[in-house]
Amino acid sequence: MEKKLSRAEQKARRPHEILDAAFEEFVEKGYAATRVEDVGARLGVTKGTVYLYFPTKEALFEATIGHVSAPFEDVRASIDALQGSHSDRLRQLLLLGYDKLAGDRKTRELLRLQLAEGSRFPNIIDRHYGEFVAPLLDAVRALIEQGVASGEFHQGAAASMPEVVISSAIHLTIWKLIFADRNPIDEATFIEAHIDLVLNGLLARRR
Amino acid sequence: MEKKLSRAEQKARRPHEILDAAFEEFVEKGYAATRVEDVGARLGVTKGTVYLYFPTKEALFEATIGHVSAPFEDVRASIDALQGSHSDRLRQLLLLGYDKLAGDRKTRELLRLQLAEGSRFPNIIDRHYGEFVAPLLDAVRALIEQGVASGEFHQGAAASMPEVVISSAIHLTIWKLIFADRNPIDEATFIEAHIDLVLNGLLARRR
DNA sequence: TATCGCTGACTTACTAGTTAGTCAATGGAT
DNA sequence: ATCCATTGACTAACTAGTAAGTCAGCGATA
Repeated sequence: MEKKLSRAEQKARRPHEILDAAFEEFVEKGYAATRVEDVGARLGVTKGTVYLYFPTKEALFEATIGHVSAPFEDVRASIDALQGSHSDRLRQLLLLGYDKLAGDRKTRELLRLQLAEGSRFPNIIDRHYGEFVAPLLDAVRALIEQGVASGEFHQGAAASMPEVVISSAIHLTIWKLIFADRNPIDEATFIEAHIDLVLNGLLARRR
Repeated sequence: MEKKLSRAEQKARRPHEILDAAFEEFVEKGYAATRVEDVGARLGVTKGTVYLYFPTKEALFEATIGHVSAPFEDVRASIDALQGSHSDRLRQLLLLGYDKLAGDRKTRELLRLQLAEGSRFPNIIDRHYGEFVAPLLDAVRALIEQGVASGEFHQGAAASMPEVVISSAIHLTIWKLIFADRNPIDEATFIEAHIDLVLNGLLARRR
């Protein structure tokens, strides 16, 4: 039990603690229904303390979104490091996507907050698009174009629209957000089916 | 200008008018931030009038969700009426899905409300699953199974997971909800790419 | 004129944001 | 090592504003 934190240490931790608590509250109640006092209460601290670190509830919300969006910077590097045939790399890319998006509760709930509050906080949408969505789509597009150039992938409409290749990962994320544990899906089977569909399609192969 | 409505006619219309107005307000502001007074104001009527028809704000919200979910009953019939090869019918089914889900603003915004408020109104989720999601998935699954049985579709993991076949429609819907008109997608190309991917996959066909 | 859909002022309850005051940690002096 | 003046993170009680829900009365309709 390390109840012994110096003042400086405690002060340095506060903003992080507050943002973590705020994220949980905003996820659970939404922006409007969240009370700043309840955010503080999660830390055993009063509303006044929260207002020492964040000037308004809006600023707290935007900082909270930035706080959980931060750990995305490594995704781009992971994508460039993939090895193997284009099919292999695409498979790995999709698995990575499931891990970071559908598999990570914080990322999932971030998507919920974007949908729920995005129209009132447009800048969180724009930031997320520039920092996460656009680079990811560019990486998928580049990978598919390489596969087409090498002859491994066929030249079809799907090759120019990377969204349709990754969209099942979005679907699973939304499913988990809406149904939580009420209508669970077998995720391993789902992911396998997705990869099978992306690579092979539905039509029987002629020989 | 038909300002001449009898009292009985006006009274019969009121609940519908209120629900239409409430839907717009809830979509724009979310449940918590919506003011009952503003719902009334859309009709040029005061808060008191709204409370003559709905006992609480919560009841108004649940009735609003039920109001916009209502017109789904015909979807099932449309699916059963499809004609042609299994590929043709699947294509028509997907086009129908885009039309009813991504293409219809009310349905799209209903999805947003489910995501945003579902955790505080669980029954709207359960109703929607039973009345819309489950029947749709069953129809897609049945169609794919018939295609596999006939030899037109190959027997793969995707055949048992109808979600991965329709998920691009969900993706486009989410995209439109989040980015509205800031990052528009060419929808015709998107849908074409989706159908191409579902039928052919990415791998080049051997000859 | 009797009815009744509607009004709008009112009550009640709640919350964002403020600020004067508290007290425990700190660190220099002895 | 001990004392103690100072700091500053935090609190608690406050203001000001807002919104849900109520109801006595109004006035157009039939």
